[in-house]
Amino acid sequence: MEQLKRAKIIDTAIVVFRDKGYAAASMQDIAEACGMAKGSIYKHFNSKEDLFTEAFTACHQLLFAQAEELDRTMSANKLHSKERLRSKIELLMDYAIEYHLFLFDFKELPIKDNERFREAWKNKKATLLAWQRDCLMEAYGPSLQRYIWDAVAVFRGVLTEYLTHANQRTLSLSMAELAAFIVARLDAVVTDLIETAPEPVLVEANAYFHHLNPMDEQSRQQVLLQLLAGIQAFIQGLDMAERSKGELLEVAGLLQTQLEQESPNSLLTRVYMAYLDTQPELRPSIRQLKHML
Amino acid sequence: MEQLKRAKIIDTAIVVFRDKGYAAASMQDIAEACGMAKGSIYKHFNSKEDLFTEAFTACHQLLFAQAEELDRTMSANKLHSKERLRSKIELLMDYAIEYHLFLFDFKELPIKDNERFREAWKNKKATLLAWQRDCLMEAYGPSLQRYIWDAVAVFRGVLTEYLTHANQRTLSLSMAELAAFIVARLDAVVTDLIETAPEPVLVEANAYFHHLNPMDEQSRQQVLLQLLAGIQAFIQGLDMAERSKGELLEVAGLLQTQLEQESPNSLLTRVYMAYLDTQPELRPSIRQLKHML
DNA sequence: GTCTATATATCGATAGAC
DNA sequence: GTCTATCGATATATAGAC
Repeated sequence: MEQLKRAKIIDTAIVVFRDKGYAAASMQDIAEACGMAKGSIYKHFNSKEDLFTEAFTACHQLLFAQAEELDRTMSANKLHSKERLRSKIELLMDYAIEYHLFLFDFKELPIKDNERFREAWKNKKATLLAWQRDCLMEAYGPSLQRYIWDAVAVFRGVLTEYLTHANQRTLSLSMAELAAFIVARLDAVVTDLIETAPEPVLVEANAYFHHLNPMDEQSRQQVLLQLLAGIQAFIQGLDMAERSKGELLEVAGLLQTQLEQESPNSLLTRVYMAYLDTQPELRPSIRQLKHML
Repeated sequence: MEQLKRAKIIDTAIVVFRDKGYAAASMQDIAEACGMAKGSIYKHFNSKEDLFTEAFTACHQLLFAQAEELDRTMSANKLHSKERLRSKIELLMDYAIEYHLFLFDFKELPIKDNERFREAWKNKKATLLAWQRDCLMEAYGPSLQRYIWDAVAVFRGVLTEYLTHANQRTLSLSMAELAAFIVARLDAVVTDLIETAPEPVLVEANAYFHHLNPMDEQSRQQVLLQLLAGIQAFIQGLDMAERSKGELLEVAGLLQTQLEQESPNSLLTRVYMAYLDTQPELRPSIRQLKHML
């Protein structure tokens, strides 16, 4: 009985949060929608943040339950792999249209620093990524292995963009047709990736484990140094006086020695970057570096 | 002198909003960052919402100014069309990394219903879409005409997804390299679209009309009325008391007469929609209507 | 015009009666 | 467990001295 009431509050909260957003939805609103008093909600949930987190989790569990069921029915029917992919995309789209607040990334969310919520969020995002990875791997086979995370990225991006249009009801297509269109575009990208064989941009560690665990200090340092190495190579290729170029490389080298240390001197790091920043061609890369620090 | 102080406040506000988000950034924070008292800010801006709107606008003007300058320098250098595209994407990426709060779509924003802000937002989104359309048309030529909005959608989606990774500090590529990667993927999609010649999903009116293009005012109204007609048919099919149904239809009729006018009464339109919104089955459709207005 | 001090409102959370 | 009533904190916005 108590569990039933809990579930009812969560179901109501999902709808209210979905329609008004986190900040605009007050506990008063949710209580009224439940036909209860605000104080009663707090007997079941310790805080608004907890309630949102649980609503968020419950909403995702619904999606994955549906996905598993779809998988079972399709295994029975022995559909073509591309048709299976299309069906799964359609499922994801239907879900995303109904609960898009919970699916897309949060930006302006007051509780994005809440420990428990972040945990739930990362968990769900990792599960979603893994599911999408499996869908694509199943559809395209092991030849996609090397580019799987780039393919997932392209797929996710394209899907999200079209869903935005669908959400604005500016599309006259059904989700089934739209899913087929997206699969066809994805085919082109995957074929091209495998044929032209460029260097992948995303690798396992980048795309995936970041959502399970925050990047550890060591791999973070490694990414920083890789970027700096790119900047140094870029300086080498610049068309300018050898002397100025030498100075830039010298400062870049100093910056490198700082970043290689366990705890770099913050002031010196900023000083070196400020100097490199005076070279207009380097500004974007330096800003990127700053962003990572 | 007064204009200078105003500009200083806006510049400061851009940084504070960018770093803390809208809700978490208080007027106190902005005032302190300006070295002024909170009350003084209100001599220049009537509200926090106004200030945010102006900061948002100023930030985008910066982007478009840079884009125009890039266009001029590149016209002088006579670069290859693909290289021009790559440069523009790189510019957009650099900007997006620095001000991504202002570039990506807002979801959880307390002022997303603010009239003036929505106006500014639509305006800037329309300008951005037009710019991206022009970039792609210039790069791929008139053979892309039929698929231009689908190409823009794929481009935007892929760009956003990779920028998310870049924002999470998990990429060691420079933006220049990333831009080149995206252009290569876009090439594959565009080539495939033109070769296989499927039916386009997005057409001019879909992709563009609701982002404030005065030329499309008429077709915008038409789509609105189409949606309303669908809602009226939906009400007819509802399983409920005839009397309530009649009332809903009556209000829907009133809404229709408003929307048929050249400049509908904003308040009345909202009042009618608010009433229809009380009927749970109509909520999704009413949300669509609100989106389109 | 700029500051200090304050009014006003909202909302999350809690206490206590039943 | 549910309700009513209220606290406490925060933040927008304003009033009034200088």
